[in-house]
Amino acid sequence: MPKVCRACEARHGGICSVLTGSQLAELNKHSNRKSIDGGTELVGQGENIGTYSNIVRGVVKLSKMMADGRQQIVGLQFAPDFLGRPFSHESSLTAEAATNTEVCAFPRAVLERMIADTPELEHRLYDQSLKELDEARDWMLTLGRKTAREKVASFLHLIATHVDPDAGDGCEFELPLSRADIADFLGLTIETVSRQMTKLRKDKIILVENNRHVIVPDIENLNEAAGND
Amino acid sequence: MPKVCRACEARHGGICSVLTGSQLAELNKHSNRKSIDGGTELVGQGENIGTYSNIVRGVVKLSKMMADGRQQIVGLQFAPDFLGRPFSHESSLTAEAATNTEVCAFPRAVLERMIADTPELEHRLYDQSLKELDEARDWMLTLGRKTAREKVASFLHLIATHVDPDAGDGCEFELPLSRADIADFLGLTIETVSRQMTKLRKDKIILVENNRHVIVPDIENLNEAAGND
DNA sequence: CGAATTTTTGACTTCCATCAAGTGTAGTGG
DNA sequence: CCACTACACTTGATGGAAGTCAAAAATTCG
Repeated sequence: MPKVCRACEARHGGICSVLTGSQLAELNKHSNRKSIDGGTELVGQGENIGTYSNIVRGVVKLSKMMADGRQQIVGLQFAPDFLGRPFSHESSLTAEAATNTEVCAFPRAVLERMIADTPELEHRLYDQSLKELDEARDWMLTLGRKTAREKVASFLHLIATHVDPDAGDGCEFELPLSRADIADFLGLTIETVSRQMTKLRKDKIILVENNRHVIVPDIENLNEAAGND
Repeated sequence: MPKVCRACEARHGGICSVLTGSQLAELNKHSNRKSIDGGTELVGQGENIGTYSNIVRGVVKLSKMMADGRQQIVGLQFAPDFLGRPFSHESSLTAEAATNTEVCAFPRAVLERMIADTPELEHRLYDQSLKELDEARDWMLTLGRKTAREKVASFLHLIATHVDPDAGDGCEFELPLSRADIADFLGLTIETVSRQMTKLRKDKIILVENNRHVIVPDIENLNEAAGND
């Protein structure tokens, strides 16, 4: 097994976990680790897709933009997620690093060949896409039917559960997104996000330090504010 | 090949198109055709999933409901789509027939066994889930960032392109959803949907007869009203 | 036909967007 | 170290798009 893979997150929870040693070596021969600053675009909407990646560290936002500039974030991906849309050569969305990010990139052709003769790999990818579909549909409920307050609480709850999946009742984290990004994720404006954060703060549901650092004393209160039964 | 399969839509565009004759026969032995009236629930949110189905005729809506009754339709499925969430034994959403519908149902275990030793079948299912994911993300942009007018136009455009994929500039169809369902799909109220339909009618973008029958003289005008490019 | 349901229309309200200052919070260089 | 700028975020005042409540009109169905 290649030594870069040994401590790699994708080797554990990611798609590489289903590959054999020789497949890992083969993929590794063509793969390429990159560090990416927050704000950098990885793939543009409508662009040709030449490479797929695994997210090794950081958070990537997937977004769609309308002709007049209105924007919607349609998904967040965390390490060790696979990044790409197999079997489509043109991207229907933009992928941009939200935080400083590290990815492991490999050419499309190499992976697609490997998919073709490794059912377990395709199964693993299918599994991720089903997970993403569940998440997208959950978010559709949030976008379509929740109030601004519930939307902001839902976002904080999402981050809280992703950063620290097995926390007890309380938890604490850095927001990976700016207010502008949060607004684009929730279908709101920056101002509304800010106002609702302030209200949640006043209601003691969260504590905020330095704008980006959030403390949740009781995750169940946050879940309730998010409108989840 | 079983004779019910011969003229079946699922045998052509659906998942059955990748099965061999003997696999079709095997699946058919356990499968069960059903006619379902519009409005009937197929699977409930939180219910155990015992069967998967192919939609042979009609339209099925997938929806999520909050504890206080707020509802969001998160997807529409048309024949010959596959209906089900493989590898999860509990449904996170409700599936309900929108129109009178015909499905071909088979036990979960039979299909899962067949998936396990037929990579082509899993590939076909993966492909549908990628398509659904693309659609869900398109819809997130609609829900989060479009105006009521654009939402209603987007919905009409969606139905128009599904009912008659290769129409020229004009087309004509029956709406498979009531105003209440359209509202739940668009994250609006019934009244707002109705008002926007009236406005689109006054702007000559659509003609409506008997509430459900819609004529689109020029699909490009509708596409523009939907805010697409 | 008449009852029930769905859809439309109207009057009014509310929530969130918009516009506009104001308040931090880095980062730079004198 | 302190101006100075640049940027991100917050707060306030106002307006408008969509929601709510209520009733009328159209359509479906027994």
